[in-house]
Amino acid sequence: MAQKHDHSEVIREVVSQLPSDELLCDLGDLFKLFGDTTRIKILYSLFESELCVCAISELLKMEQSAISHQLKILKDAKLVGCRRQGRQNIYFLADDHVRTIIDQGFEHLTETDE
Amino acid sequence: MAQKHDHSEVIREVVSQLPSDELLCDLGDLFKLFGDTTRIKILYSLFESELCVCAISELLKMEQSAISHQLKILKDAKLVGCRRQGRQNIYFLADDHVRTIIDQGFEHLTETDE
DNA sequence: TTAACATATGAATGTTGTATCATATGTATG
DNA sequence: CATACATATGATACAACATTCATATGTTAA
Repeated sequence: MAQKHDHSEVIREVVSQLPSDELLCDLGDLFKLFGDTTRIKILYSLFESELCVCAISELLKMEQSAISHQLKILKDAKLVGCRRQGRQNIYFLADDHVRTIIDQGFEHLTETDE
Repeated sequence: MAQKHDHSEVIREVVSQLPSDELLCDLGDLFKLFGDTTRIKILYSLFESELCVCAISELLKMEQSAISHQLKILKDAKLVGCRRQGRQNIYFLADDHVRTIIDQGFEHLTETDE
């Protein structure tokens, strides 16, 4: 027996337009990367200049270990790259898309002055 | 005593370019909203049509309560709006910026075919 | 006004994720 | 090669968050 309101039609149509579950998960995972203040700060810093771990650590006044862990996450996700220079590891933005996405969020905040 | 490598200059410059801590936190909080598969799915569904809680629940095959909780989060963040219609609550996208941000992430995924 | 429908919400639970601590690895320099 | 420097990493502890369950609130219809 059908309920009072039957949504099956709308549902079928919406479902047909929905991207695959895998893609939706990937999308969530991507945004999750930007959903942490520390990582946002790191990325923002890298907008200005490539930096070694030590510099980021001093810059954000956080433990070197915490920064290293976050950099690993960003590197695994290929949002940042890394090269050796002497005994330092220099990190840099791997992708200009990162800037675009963050800027987009920035605009949303300023425009809606939330 | 200075260490081998002194970063103070770069640091000072980067710091001067960094947005306020508050803004960076807000930015993180904003992206956090997109960093959950359920919420992404809800938002994506609302791209297609405004929907009542019940429909979203059926659509995503998730409990009504879980959907309600997530909708509350999205509503508090003003990403979706809501209106009464009979005994249903119809939710809809409150802001086209949402679409832009998600599309941006989508592009990143497809372009880098991560 | 009682019953069924639609949604919201508080509490509890389980999971995820971040920072810390301790320590290992890698590199340069004396 | 021993030491200091620079970073990475595993384990732990803790905090944040999502889902579930039970139930409350609100709405319509008989």
